[in-house]
Amino acid sequence: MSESALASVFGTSRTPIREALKQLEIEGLVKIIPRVGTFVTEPSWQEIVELSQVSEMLSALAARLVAQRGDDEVLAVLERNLSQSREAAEAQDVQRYVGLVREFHDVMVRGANNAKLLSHYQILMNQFPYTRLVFASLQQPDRLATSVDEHQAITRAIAARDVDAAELAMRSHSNQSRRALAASVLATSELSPADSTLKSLAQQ
Amino acid sequence: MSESALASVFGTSRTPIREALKQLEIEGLVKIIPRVGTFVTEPSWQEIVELSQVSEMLSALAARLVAQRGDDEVLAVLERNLSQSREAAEAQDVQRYVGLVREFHDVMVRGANNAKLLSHYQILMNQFPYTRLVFASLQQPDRLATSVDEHQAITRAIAARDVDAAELAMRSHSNQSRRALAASVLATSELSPADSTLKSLAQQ
DNA sequence: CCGCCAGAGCTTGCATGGTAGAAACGCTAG
DNA sequence: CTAGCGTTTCTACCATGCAAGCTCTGGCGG
Repeated sequence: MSESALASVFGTSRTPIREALKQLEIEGLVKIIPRVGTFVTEPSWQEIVELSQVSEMLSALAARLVAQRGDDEVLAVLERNLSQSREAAEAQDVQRYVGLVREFHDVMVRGANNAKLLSHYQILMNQFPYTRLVFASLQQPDRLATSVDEHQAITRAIAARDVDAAELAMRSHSNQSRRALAASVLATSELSPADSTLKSLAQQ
Repeated sequence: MSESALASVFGTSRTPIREALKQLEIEGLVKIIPRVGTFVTEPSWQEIVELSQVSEMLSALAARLVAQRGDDEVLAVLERNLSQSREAAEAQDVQRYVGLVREFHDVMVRGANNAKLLSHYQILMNQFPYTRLVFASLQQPDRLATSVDEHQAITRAIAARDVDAAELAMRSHSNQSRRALAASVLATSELSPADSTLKSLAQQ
């Protein structure tokens, strides 16, 4: 879709559209090819591996900072989310669980009280289809239950103000999720071209 | 300086200038206030703390990935940089050492072979006056020598393909640097308003 | 002397027209 | 039927003019 077309749709001129697209390009969501057009980018598996590696570190930092701050309010929200997640898991309500997972990480990153961390994390998250990937990873047997357990471990470490344990728990959780995702994708192999980079997901 | 003035300087129209400024705003280098003007942002101590926390994690990931890949070429560059750094440190050539430190981290992040990590790291680094801060941290007695030792520890861990050791060494280095910086700033107290956030630099 | 208000001079935001370049289509020649 | 070339049509790019809003200053009234 061209700038002019988007301008018509939004009832504005091309200039604000251009600026918005430019921003989206910087965030890695679209790719602008000069004199040709603007296209939404489908992240390759290589990119998904890269994104998951970076987001693991940022999540870990978030967990560490939340534990360090020890804000009771944040902790309360996390524990409420945890019990809701447990309900959803027992009811096998994957749809709802995916939403709660997103909220869990969102609360964590916001609770870290670090604006730079938040913005970089959000840019990362916008780049890969989070919901779809989490949904895929939850196709693994028992993943729902173990995922809840991992969230609980993180929350416990935070409640205990144990920064190292919080970070480790979060990183363990990221790794388990990544492995579950890789297993699901390899199993269904929906559109996987026997990509060697895919195995990097399962590695480590 | 206004858009029109910049346009005159660069001999172009306001449009490309606007786009460039917009990008710089997203990267956090300038702040655009609608109908008022565009201003370069001086990072507060709060922001420097935040930036250092995030960059510590990204550097740690870089070190881990470099160790994991075990690219001999990258390792060779690091070792060359290390010996040059030792020379500069022995000669008390702070100016040259600062440049080598920058190169060391640059090679590390590029050697990680992770495009997302690289771009986020660069955006972070552009936001705080790296050279000035490193220079300040090196004012601490013996910091030059210990800094070299820390770089050596990182390089050794990478040479041994020990991912955990590489990450730990890098994080330790980041923390030591941060502490040295805090000590220097508190000592000179050039423009520090007895800021409580400054102490967060020294913490942990 | 102090406070307030109006207006001029800035600023960025937005709309629009013309331009250069890339791609796709169709025609023509082999 | 196919390959190559020219033309048309699409795209993003850039320049420019106009509009809206903020700031600062000068003058006026209390």
